[in-house]
Amino acid sequence: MIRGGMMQLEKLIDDVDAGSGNRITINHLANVLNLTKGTVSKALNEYSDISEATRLRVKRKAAELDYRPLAFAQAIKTGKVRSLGLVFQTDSERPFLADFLTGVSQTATKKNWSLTVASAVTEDEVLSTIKRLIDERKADGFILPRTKVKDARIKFLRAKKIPFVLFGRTQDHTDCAWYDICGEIAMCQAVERLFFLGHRKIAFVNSDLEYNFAYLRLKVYLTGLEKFGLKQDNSIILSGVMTTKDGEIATRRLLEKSAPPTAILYATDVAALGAYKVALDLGLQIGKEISIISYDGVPEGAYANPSLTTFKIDTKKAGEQLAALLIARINGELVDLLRETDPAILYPGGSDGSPTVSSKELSCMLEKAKIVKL
Amino acid sequence: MIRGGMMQLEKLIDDVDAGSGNRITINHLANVLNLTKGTVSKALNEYSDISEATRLRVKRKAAELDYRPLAFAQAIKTGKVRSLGLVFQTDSERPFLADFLTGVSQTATKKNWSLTVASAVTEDEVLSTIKRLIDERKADGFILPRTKVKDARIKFLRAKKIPFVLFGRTQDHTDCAWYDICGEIAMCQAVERLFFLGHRKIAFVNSDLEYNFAYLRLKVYLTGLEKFGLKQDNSIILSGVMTTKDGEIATRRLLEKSAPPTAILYATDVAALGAYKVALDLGLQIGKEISIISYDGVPEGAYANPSLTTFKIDTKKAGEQLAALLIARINGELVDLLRETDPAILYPGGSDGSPTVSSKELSCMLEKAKIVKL
DNA sequence: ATCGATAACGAAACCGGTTTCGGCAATTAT
DNA sequence: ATAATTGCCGAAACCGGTTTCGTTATCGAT
Repeated sequence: MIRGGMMQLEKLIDDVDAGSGNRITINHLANVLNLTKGTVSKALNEYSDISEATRLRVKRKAAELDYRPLAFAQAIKTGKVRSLGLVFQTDSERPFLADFLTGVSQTATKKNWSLTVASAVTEDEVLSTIKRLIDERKADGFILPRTKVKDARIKFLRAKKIPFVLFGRTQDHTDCAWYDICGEIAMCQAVERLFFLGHRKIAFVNSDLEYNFAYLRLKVYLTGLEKFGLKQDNSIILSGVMTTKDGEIATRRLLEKSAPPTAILYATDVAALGAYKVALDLGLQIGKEISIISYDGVPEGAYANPSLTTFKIDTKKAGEQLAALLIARINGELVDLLRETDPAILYPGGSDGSPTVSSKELSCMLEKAKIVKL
Repeated sequence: MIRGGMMQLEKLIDDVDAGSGNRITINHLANVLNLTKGTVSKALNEYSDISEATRLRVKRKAAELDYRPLAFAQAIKTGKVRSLGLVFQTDSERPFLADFLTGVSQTATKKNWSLTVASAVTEDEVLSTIKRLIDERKADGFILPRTKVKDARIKFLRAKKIPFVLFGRTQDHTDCAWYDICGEIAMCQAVERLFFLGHRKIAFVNSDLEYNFAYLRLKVYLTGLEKFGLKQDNSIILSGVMTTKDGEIATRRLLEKSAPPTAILYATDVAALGAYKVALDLGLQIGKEISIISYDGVPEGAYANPSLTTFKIDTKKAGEQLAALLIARINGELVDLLRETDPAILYPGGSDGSPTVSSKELSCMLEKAKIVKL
């Protein structure tokens, strides 16, 4: 009858004299108070068949002895472990994960919840990871970062009736709780800004269109063009750009055109940073011969040269809000009350300015640069 | 007898016909197999008083039905929740948290463990957060990132006899399991590289000396100096530099000296990135008039101009190793078998080169630049 | 004075596992 | 052939909570 795998290290003398044991349990509390543990539990959980007097007495004593119930012991009956789930996908760069996690975990901690994190490479893996966390009840609900226009995670969680909250909306967000940054407005502002700086040919380098934020940003970029009477030119609208390397390639492609844009709008900073390499290669001055504006506010942007003009989002706050929303959702709050947005705020840098050369001149410059290089 | 706080949404018809219920429990399994749940449990947990035949039969059926025990239900008896704890401090920049988490969580997932993450601002908060996670048994052990020379977390966890594993060694690491990157060797290589490029006055901008990695890097920087017959000059050794902003200030101070260094070694990329702003301000060409080398391999470094010469560490791998080590530690493996190191690998960039000006000339240049600015 | 309702608590079942202990049958030792 | 051991499994206690149900005392109404 020897136990196989693990070994039990401790289990010292701890329970010899009951009461001085390590953690204080609901039984200790009940003994001290001369009540049964059932009564104590009910008192702590606001049952209506406990007198106000006892409830108070119990709560006071619990606070005094610093009693905190074990979440997993509760879970065995309630099914809830007081833990938020977060599964992120590592297929692309995640510049502000740290801030985001800080936000989530701080709010969770504050409310005595915890945060279970996992990561997966593919979308299928994300789903199976979520499934595992549900099956093993490691989380009561999920924060879904980077929502897609049609999001498999949402479908999955809806079917399983597991609470979740979106970071970013989705196509059909009835019955969804969400927090979002209004990136759309920012994109329109960006077009406006470039227009008044004198740009008339403004390209757009977008992320993968399956992401909802990308979809929205494109939509509002087009709205912006229309608003200022600029005609839509599909040859200078690129999408699917997720990394800095991608951004580099996209930028190069735009500048190789016979009539290159004088300004480029990027859906993300990560993509925009690719432009710096290209500019360096081609001997182009960012902010003068070519203007760029992007979106996110990653720290690298501030240290680029010239610094990146970008719309910054407060990722930490996003994490805080999402945690609070999810906890409320799990506690049964209605989704209609669980929807929030915040704006993105413009941080002007040196990467945009009035065009010093026209599209034609730019094209000539680039042609010469190419020849010199040969 | 109305339940107070929460509301119980579901609890549908699910248990009407036992067996088709949602999750399959150990009882289902036992029924199907015509065994008691005790026997099933023992079979799955490698107890020696179960015949090989039954053990196999049980395991096969368990796999077939995709039975997975609830960690929290096990925990109520065993005290172990199969979860790794990670509490990080947000007082300074954390450029590679995402990679690190990916590593940790992937290994954890692979072994059917999960990862509980929390963050705290101050050191005291870190300790109290760890304490809370222990008290509530949200984690069975902890990964301690960024160890200090004398680390309060280690003292705390030692006293509580909670398993932990260090990312980076500490002064007294007897009875500690750890994973570390040999940053020391890299620092010596860096001095060597700069020496052979022709530098004779090499400054060192270090992180806060309370961190063990900083302590080690300083030590080996000094060893490097000695090895190449360079004398130690305490006026060009700065420490306590944790952010890019700090790095900027430190760099400025070094260059303002009457005999400025021609090369600066930074303990971290985050600090080194500060040098780019200073160089821009002072009209200095990095890689020519001033050389810099640093350590970490953050993505920003590759996109700086010129790109940063740095010793890169594989943060994701670090996470993987640490997770594996901690799980082994929790399972009772001896600490002596749980120690690993990996080297940091040099990624040459354009930020270092042979000095084009001497220390004296550099000083003159900077003096002129200052006057021009006035 | 009797009865029913209600307020407030105790007793015990329960959740899904783990672990102890006891007992039966088969094997081995005497 | 009998006793002692061993192998293997079932029965039941247990973990720390929650929840159901039953019980008692009190109170107001009749």
